[in-house]
Amino acid sequence: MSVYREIARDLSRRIADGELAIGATLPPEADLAQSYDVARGTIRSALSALARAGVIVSRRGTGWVILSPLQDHGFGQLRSFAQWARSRGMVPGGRVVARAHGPARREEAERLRLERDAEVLRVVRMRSLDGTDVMLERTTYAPWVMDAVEGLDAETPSVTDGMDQAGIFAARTEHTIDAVAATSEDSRLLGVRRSSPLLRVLRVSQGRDGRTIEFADDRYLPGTVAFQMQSTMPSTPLTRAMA
Amino acid sequence: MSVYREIARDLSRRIADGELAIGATLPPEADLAQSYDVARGTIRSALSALARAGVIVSRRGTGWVILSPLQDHGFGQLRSFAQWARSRGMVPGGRVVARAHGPARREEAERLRLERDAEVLRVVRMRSLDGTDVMLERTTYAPWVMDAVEGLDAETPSVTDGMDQAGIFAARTEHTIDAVAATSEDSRLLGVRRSSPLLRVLRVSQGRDGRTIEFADDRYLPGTVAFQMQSTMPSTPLTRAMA
DNA sequence: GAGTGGTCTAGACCACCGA
DNA sequence: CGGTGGTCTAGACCACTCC
Repeated sequence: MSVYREIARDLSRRIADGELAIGATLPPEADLAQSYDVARGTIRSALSALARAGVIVSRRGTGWVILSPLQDHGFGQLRSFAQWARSRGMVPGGRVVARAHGPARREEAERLRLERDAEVLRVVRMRSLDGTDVMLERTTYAPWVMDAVEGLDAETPSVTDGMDQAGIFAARTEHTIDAVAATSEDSRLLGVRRSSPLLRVLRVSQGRDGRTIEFADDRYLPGTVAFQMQSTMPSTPLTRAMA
Repeated sequence: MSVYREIARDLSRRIADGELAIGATLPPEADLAQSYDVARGTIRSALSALARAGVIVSRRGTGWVILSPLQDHGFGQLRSFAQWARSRGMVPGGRVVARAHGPARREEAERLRLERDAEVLRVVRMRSLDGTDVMLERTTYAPWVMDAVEGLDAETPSVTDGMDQAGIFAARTEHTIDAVAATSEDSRLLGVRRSSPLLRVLRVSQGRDGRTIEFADDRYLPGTVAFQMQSTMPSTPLTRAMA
């Protein structure tokens, strides 16, 4: 573990413990550097990490103000349904409802950045938390990951874990969130009335090499799941604090 | 403008122009430092800013991979309804539907971190884009900002701008997003059928000094508005889990 | 082994804030 | 004015990836 992360964690703990109160100001960077016996740049790396997490903000000329204790993983850290569920102490489940190959439709081709008519894999999964169905996931996979997906157990609780093992990681995911009325298929599978409200998340993931991995349409039952996130407004230094 | 920001902007432009292609690797940091004639730390500040924006990711031992051109403001930069609307070329509007004082209810007191029964101000506003009503906003303001809010024009398109002028800025905002069915009041004001789906965003904002400013329940008509955001997964320096 | 990013040091100067 | 964070330099060593 790097030094600046340990310092960030320590400061975070001291805030959570109440030793450093919300609304109070942290000691000056120079003092922190001295008390942790590191260079000021290392302190700034730690502070930047906390600022990015929304724990503190800085004011030039004044100091670092404590805003909140460290949140548990919000949407920004969202990696997969299963990991998110586990981080909240729930047991994720999943089963494949349908699976089929076919040529990419226009929207799929655009979002996956593929040629029109390229062969893609479509999978519909029902996802559950603690045994209760909460989300219907319709995913379209790019050709280069089809094999890895088809090798997965139909009931695997975590598709992402399985793909990790195949060396496929999402480095970046774009989310678009809105609300939709349940279609008749949605209502049948999720067990709600037609037209009842669902929270929809459209996802597009890219791997570390920039290639698109998948495009998904996730529909959540309301009341079971809510997304949390936070934005820290201006004044957070855009930079890491490398000195 | 600082040097690293100019470099970040320049790299961003070169990516948007296609000079640096998606999926390609940036020149090594040492080379960039030499070509921009700055220290490596300055280059890293620029790269970190781009990484935070989801434009690039790094792989130790390999290099910086280009993932996407710079997005225009997503949810992470979301500051206010009006600013968000304007950034998309739309004209924001707003009118006060109801306004009343009263003692804080339990949920309000908790979220605003106030004493129970503290006097708060509640305002219901209808927000519009290009003249069309799209969102119903129910806000509860903390006592210390009530005066500033009451001084605002009932039809001001941007509440945030008005509060800025009063010296009240949100340094951090927490968002919780889900889908709900329209209540009868919602349906009457928004002109939709009862129980039709609405996208709900619960917001809590804090000022630079850590005090809570407001707590809001925003309900959007679906189809008019969607939230976009992106998460950059692991390996972005300084993002990593600390707890 | 060579090349990459990740971390850290020890300085320096500047812009901004409040007394 | 003195103290704060914001930026920048010029080094150094390490961990990782790929050949």
